[in-house]
Amino acid sequence: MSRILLSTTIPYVNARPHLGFALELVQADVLARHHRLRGDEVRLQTGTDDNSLKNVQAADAAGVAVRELVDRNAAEFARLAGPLSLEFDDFVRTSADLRHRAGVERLWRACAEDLYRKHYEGLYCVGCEHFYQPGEQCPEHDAPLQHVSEENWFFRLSRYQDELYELIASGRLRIEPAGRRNEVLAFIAGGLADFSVSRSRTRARGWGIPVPGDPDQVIYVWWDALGYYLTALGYGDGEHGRWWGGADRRVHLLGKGVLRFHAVYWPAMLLSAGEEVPTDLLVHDYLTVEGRKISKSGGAAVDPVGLVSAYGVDALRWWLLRDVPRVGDADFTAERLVARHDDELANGLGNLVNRVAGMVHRYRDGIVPADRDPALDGVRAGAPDTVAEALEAFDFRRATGAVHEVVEVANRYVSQVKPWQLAREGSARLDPVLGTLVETCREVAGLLAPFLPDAAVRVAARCAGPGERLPAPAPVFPRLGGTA
RNA sequence: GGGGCGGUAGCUCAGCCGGUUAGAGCAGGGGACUCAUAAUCCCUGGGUCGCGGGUUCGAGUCCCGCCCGCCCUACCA
Repeated sequence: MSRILLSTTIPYVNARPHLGFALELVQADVLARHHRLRGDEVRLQTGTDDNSLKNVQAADAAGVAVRELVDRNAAEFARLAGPLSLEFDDFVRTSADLRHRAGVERLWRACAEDLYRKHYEGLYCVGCEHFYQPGEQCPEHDAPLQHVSEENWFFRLSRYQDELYELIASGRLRIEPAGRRNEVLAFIAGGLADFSVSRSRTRARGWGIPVPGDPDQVIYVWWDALGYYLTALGYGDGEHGRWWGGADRRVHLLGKGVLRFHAVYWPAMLLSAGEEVPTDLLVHDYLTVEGRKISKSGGAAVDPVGLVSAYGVDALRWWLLRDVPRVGDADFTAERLVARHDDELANGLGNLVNRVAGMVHRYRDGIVPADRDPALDGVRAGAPDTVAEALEAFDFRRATGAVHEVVEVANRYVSQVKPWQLAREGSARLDPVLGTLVETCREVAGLLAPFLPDAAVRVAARCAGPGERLPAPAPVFPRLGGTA
């Protein structure tokens, strides 16, 4: 048994949650449930990045107070847990949690010897909070660039270059998939420059956490947001040891767009503060919707809660886990979601459970026989290991595929042994066949638990033990599409 | 401009250190069965493995160049 700390990134809350973030939440939830079921000590944390300037801009655009917009949207993210059947242990809001602010301040002080003030000058686009080179124009905003000249705090990232490289190259900090690790190594090898970790209070619009001892500066939002991994654990009070340094695995899930912050800046900050670095960074790619990029500020966006009410949480989770490749963006369409659900859950697993129940009722008055047939022993024994291996490799497709494989083998088995024929012949083989099928369905329910917790409960409810009475047959997964 | 990752059957994708006739699922076509949610099971896959060269006895699988998509990154006017 080991102690595992799992975390998602915290999204900024300038808009309501979209499907893309649901992917990360569900992946994290699956890993957490998987490890809990194996007896590991697990903690899964998520939250929201309230202090991003984007939130201020969104509030301006909407004509509401920042506090109001942030509170409202953050609540939407927290509420995702219900519809998506997520089970997280903690939800941190960077603007509302006292422990967060205290922790960020402490982290700042812990890194004090790597922080220094430097004068900085540049052309700044307020729209995207980014500096540009002279002569450049912001590709996204028409507004003229502002000349900014101010003194900021900088972090001495440069001195950690070799240590970071070694950490990642050696695998002590594992980055998955491997392509992402290479990307980071190439970046580090290219040389690391110190980066700015504060901005003037005015430029930050007074929103954010002030630099300790320098109230005219606000801590850079990335410093703030990354700190959440530590602050949620009680870093501000020095109570984080059990779950940070004390964990066997510190696993961050993140999207490809924020890889550098997690693979370079964050570990460097931790080294500076004298803390352990993460053990695993699991990087996912993005979702598109009907071929279009998902964006918070317009364009295609799909509401995960809406999808759940339309298709159910099992169908949505199954699609996210089953259809999204380990590498590469995946395109979401309702058609694909329905197809996966109907083919594998309704016609595959649901029908299996239902036909087995039907036969037990028809031939054995609903009482589950106690006899066994070893025919399915092979797949059944192999599936848990395959699932564990696949999840270790961050391959949700292969993991769910292993579960589905058991269903397919069981369905094939039914048509091979033809229980209806055995019944007609009054064969003694009928009992072991039916007993084994019911038992296999129960095992599938168990295998399914980390992926589709709701469905797992429903399936389990239809599988009684030997000698017990089975509920009357009824579809566990009603088809979503029309008749095939 | 540099770097990375993709480009494999209609669709979604597997193919590790190069090696027998290039695979799976879905869709499509044919058949069987009847326990079941018009479900299940069996049979059916001749695709220039993006393009062009090269290395090799032999290359989706390695090397070079190019094209397309995506990502990261860059003081080139």
